[in-house]
Amino acid sequence: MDVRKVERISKALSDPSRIAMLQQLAQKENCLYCHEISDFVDLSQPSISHHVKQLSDADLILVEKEGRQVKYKLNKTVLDEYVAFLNGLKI
Amino acid sequence: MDVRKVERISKALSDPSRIAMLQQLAQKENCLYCHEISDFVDLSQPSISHHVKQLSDADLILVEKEGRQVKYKLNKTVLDEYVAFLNGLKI
DNA sequence: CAAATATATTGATACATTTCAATATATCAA
DNA sequence: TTGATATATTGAAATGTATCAATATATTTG
Repeated sequence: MDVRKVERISKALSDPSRIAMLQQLAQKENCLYCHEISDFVDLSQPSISHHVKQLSDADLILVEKEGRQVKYKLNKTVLDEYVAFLNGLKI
Repeated sequence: MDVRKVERISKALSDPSRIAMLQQLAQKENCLYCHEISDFVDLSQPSISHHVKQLSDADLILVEKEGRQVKYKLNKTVLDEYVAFLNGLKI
């Protein structure tokens, strides 16, 4: 994983709302719907959309459209690659 | 590890100069001197000092004074806790 | 103690990010 | 096809971060 990618992922992870989204994603067994986000994030709809975009631009989440709804899943592959990079800093 | 801490660590990791510092730290077998940073980061002395502070405020590096020099080491414990948090997002 | 060296802090400017209201798009349902 | 619902985009204001020149502090050396 190159530095640009690490930078983008780290930036995506550096916001409490976005961290909460990923935590809820884990809680909900890796299937979170967009409309559920306002239950635990107290922000306007455009702001939520903005945060989701940061996560998906960083490839931390996978986005699926289901009719007019949007569903998210964690991208475990990318998270693993990020973790591998971090572990690589340890010697 | 709480969300605030995750946020701060992620923010510290979201800059190319700071990532480079951690990579060099690994390259140099976990012992980097402050004055060595200007060899691979093309920024003014105050900017370098600012970036080092971000890393140490996030507890990602341990700071030791050696006379008038300052030496850095990776804080493996904190990095491991951060990685553990990230892995915890995977269910 | 004075000069030199290493790093930190301050203050100002430039740049990036967050936020929301307004608006746009896309899909479903009647 | 019209109205309703879900999400995205735009544009602007507020806030936060990065950068550097100038200056401060701390340590060593003469």
